[in-house]
Amino acid sequence: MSEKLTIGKLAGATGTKVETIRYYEQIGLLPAPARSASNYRTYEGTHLRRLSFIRRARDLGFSIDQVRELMGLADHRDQSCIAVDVVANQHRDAIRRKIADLTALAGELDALIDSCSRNTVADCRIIEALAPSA
Amino acid sequence: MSEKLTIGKLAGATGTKVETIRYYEQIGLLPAPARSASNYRTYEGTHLRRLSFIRRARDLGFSIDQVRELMGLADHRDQSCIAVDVVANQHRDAIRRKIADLTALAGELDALIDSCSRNTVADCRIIEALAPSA
DNA sequence: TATGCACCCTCTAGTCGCTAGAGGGTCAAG
DNA sequence: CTTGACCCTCTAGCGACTAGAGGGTGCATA
Repeated sequence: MSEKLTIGKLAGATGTKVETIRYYEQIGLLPAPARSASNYRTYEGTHLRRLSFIRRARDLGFSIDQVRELMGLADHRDQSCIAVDVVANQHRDAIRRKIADLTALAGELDALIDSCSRNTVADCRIIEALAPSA
Repeated sequence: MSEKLTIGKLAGATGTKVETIRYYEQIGLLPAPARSASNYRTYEGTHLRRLSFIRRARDLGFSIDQVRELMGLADHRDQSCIAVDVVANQHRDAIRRKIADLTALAGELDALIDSCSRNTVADCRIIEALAPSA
């Protein structure tokens, strides 16, 4: 049905910027489409589906390399999806670790901010905490 | 006492890489030290204190620009430290927002991973969830 | 004294995932 | 036939480093 999209239409349909699409083509994430007589990129349904996949995975925080891996796995429909599960789990674990790190950080900052007497810089506990004990 | 550090000693003392110290000098975050006859950087106590401040602030997740701002504020010891408080608060809030974003993401990934039947890719819910509904 | 090795120097380019800009060409509506 | 929105390529920039090439220096040891 809806074949032959310009890069702008594809961008609109997937919530991606035009420049980003060209970038994905450049790094080999999205296959290069055919060109019109005037050298415009002409995308098909396959591109739309592939880019949607990419966007969704990126929105979930997967790296470009992970997206590449997931797409490679998705293309072998007869194989086990345990490898897919592994990638997703690794990513989820990395996010959980990052959350833990940031939570610890926020706690430290809370303590720092609470200790601020809001007087002069000379006796500011925040500056003091950042400076060495000397 | 312990004056005249080579870049390597300073790196060791602050837990910073040598290249990073040179980078901080290049971007004007750490003042350029004197040079020895053989063109080696020779650091003093002031550099050690300043770099320690930078490291601590960076470890707490402040951006280079924020570190620059904090150091500028710290240098005016007679002024109010409310500006310091503001920078710290902005940063803390940004971190809290990032934690919220990542938590939502981790939840989505949990749901995705739970739905995986661990069969073939063809009926893998993870791939399905990434692909468009078509 | 020679040699080796750890350290230092500068300069450049790479990382990640885009984003922005210059300097053009194309297409469709009014 | 002009205007404005779109398209093209190529290059450089972001943040915060990191890595490498290609060279010089300083000290200990054989």
